[in-house]
Amino acid sequence: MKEGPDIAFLGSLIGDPARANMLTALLSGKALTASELAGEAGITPQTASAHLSKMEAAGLLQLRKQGRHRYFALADDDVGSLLEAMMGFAAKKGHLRTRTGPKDPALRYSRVCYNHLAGDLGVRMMDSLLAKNFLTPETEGLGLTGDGKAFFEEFEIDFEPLEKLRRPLCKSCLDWSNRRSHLAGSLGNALLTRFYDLGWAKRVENSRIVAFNPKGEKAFLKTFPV
Amino acid sequence: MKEGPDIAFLGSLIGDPARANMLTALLSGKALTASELAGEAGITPQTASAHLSKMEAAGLLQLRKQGRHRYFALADDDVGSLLEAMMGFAAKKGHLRTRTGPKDPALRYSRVCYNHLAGDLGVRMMDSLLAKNFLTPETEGLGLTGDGKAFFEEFEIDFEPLEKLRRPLCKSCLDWSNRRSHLAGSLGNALLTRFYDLGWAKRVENSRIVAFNPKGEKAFLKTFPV
DNA sequence: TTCATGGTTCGATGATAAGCGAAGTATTGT
DNA sequence: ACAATACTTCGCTTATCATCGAACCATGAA
Repeated sequence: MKEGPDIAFLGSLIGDPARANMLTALLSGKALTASELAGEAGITPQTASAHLSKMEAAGLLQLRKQGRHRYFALADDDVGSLLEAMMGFAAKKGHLRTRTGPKDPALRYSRVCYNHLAGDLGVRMMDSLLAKNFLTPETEGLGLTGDGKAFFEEFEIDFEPLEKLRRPLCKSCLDWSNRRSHLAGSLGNALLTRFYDLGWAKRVENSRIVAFNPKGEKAFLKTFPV
Repeated sequence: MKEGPDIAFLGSLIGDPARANMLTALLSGKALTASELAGEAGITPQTASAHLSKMEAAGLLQLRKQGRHRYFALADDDVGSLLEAMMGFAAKKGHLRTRTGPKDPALRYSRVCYNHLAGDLGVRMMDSLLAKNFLTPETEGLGLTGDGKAFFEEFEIDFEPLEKLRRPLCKSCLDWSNRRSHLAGSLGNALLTRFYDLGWAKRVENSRIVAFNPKGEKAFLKTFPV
């Protein structure tokens, strides 16, 4: 209770890439589970757990236990404002990052975020779906259009089981690797498993990387043009 | 030019104790030389140099070369505001620091800051001088009272050479180890050398630590009571 | 010129902490 | 009861980066 400047502590807390990714993901205002945040940051749950408890102890995060889930959210508006301020400042100065984010650059290209596709490909898919008007931004989350439903049925997504779930069908999720949104929710989940089933891609063992094979990648790019 | 969240970079920049100390020292608005900042942070000039160039490259600091000195100041008001915001936030949350500041805990007790006494003892001296009305806070810096002048002459400080110098006589200097001010300026300098001459203390080789011997410390505490 | 001072660059060392695997604790579902 | 899921704790490895010593450059003083 006696010591150097506390802004150093605060800065170092935000200064870690993994933590910063989680924080920016939480800037949406939603509460996310520990595993979701781990996915968002591209790290394993254990590591995420350590980060999260640190941030909670520091008063940056607020924890709500619910069943076997632990939902984390920004502690209060002050945290959000501070993060916004820092982002604004960084943007103004046009900081070119040098430090490497989490591990693998392949993670930036395509990875799982919890249970759906994230990374460059995830963002591309989202952009494509929005551009073709298959999805529309709505007040709370995302909406599925008629054309969209047709498109996904053509793609052999089975909507029946999805609609029974309590989880929202479409949800947008901020991507740490390029600060844009990709598709989450049960639809995002279903699409990813469909990619697996089609043999386009598969999970790399012990990693969040989603490895597309050459023809899978080609097909993907054709299916979701920019 | 493609990467993770820039707030991580910014945070890590501010997150280092040494850099944070320099930044808070610069919050006074004054421009300080590289060596002064090194003293302020309790690190060697080489290390400070590395930190300073990093911060300048990141757009946090502004550099003005003048003769063989390099004066650093906060780049603009935005930097100041951001630091203020972070300090306010940290204060509100009452962060208790865990990370150790620069090296040695003895540094926190008494060390040289450029050419004058800093650390707990430096702050104590300043407090004492203010309480006894030997120094007074003025609009720009510190003022020496009549009583003060008498006191220092009693203490055998020779004012003649000091008044010829271009450097200000009294100057307050923010102390990183406890966020309070100590006495800088040529008077601060003169006092420190007087302590050496009196045999109260001496510099530890290759360190910024000012080691008081037992009787020197006792005399010091008596001379500058709280 | 020579010396001193303010700063920087380089190389090596060391401490801190991020990350993961493996094993453990809860809680929910069947 | 059993199994599966969500998350944590522990121990270890690895990388990063702050720090310092030593040597080097530049400016100013004698």
